[in-house]
Amino acid sequence: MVSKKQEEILNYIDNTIKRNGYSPTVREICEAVGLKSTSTVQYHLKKLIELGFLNKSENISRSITSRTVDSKYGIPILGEISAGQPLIAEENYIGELPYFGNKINTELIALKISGDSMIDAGLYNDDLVVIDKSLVPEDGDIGAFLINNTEATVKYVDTIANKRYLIPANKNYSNIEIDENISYIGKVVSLFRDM
Amino acid sequence: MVSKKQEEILNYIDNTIKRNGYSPTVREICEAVGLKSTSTVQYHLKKLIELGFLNKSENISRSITSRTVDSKYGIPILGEISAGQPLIAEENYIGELPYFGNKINTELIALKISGDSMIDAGLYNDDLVVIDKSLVPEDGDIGAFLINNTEATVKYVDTIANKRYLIPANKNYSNIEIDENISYIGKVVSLFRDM
DNA sequence: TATATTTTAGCACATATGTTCGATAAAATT
DNA sequence: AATTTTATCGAACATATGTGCTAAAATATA
Repeated sequence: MVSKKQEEILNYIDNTIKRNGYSPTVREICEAVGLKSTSTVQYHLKKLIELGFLNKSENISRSITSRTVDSKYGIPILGEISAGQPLIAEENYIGELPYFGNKINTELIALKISGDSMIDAGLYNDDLVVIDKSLVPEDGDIGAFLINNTEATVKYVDTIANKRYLIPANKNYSNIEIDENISYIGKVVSLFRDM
Repeated sequence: MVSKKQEEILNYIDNTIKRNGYSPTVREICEAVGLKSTSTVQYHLKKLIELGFLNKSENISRSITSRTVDSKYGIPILGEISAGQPLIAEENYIGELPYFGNKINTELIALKISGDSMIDAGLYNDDLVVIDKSLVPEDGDIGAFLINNTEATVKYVDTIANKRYLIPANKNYSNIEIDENISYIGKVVSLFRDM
């Protein structure tokens, strides 16, 4: 799919963006990867863009952006989920968590953990969990759920005697059976704690 | 110090970088902030660079980078600490954690937690902890320490009966008295977990 | 071996873009 | 009021940079 040369180009672009903060020109790439014609670079760039690795604006210098580097597209951090409001409503937005990691094409949001119901899973009060909305929480996963379209909660999911439950990781709390008032938001994929 | 116009320019640059992934040209700034001469923009850019808000390479298009946006300076993730090697030696480097947060001018590194000695503090095996080397771990803090100049460990620090100890957050492990073989690396300031 | 497909080169063109210089205007200081 | 500092303009210049076109070489495929 991606040729040796294309990978080389990709790496050079990534490293340049990381080092300089802006992308190289076609000619710079040309020289860096040992090609003698700018049009050869254009050829490879076109391929890499088609494959989704790169992006670029036409006729604009140094406009290459790379998927594999800094997607500095932050993950919206949501606070209280208001009833009725769509999940990513302005009202809920309380900040932004820079995206790190290499999951592309996923819908990520971050929620702040409130309470200690998941403390035995290492999720503490005020921790930020990153939720991938494109993943359905399976049995054994930690997922984010919306109760009565109002309250967001993070819990384990599992099936016990043919019924599915939200299961806290703290003996002081009890399981909640999943019914029509509970919908999933997504799967918890990472955690960030500021100390 | 920074004039209204300069602030306007700064904002425009920041927003453009955030939105497009690359900085605007002098002419684009010119139009965006309602100026009619590119040299006026140059004039302001020079000021903003002197003040440390911006950076740019000469004669290179779209090379403006902004301090206030994406510090894409990653935090080096260190694996095993080799004896004798300086802490940030290439050998130890196993990756990079994008910097998020607003602490500037600090020396940050990330270490991977190995084992369960801090599990009751919510630090799990394979978690990444970010360490600020410019902060000395005080009593009650979680700090990173170097034992015999070889092995890195993360523990609570505290003083018990006039002696200082590294204290695990797990009853199965015992306290370690701090002696001359133990030096601190820094204070643990945040945690990242991939699930 | 003949035929496609992929990769590379060379060159020329148009324009995007940073830079410089001199002049003018506005605001702040003396 | 005179002088300095700050901000703006206009125009011209040099070159940095994206793009298009054609052909050749290398590689894969039938």
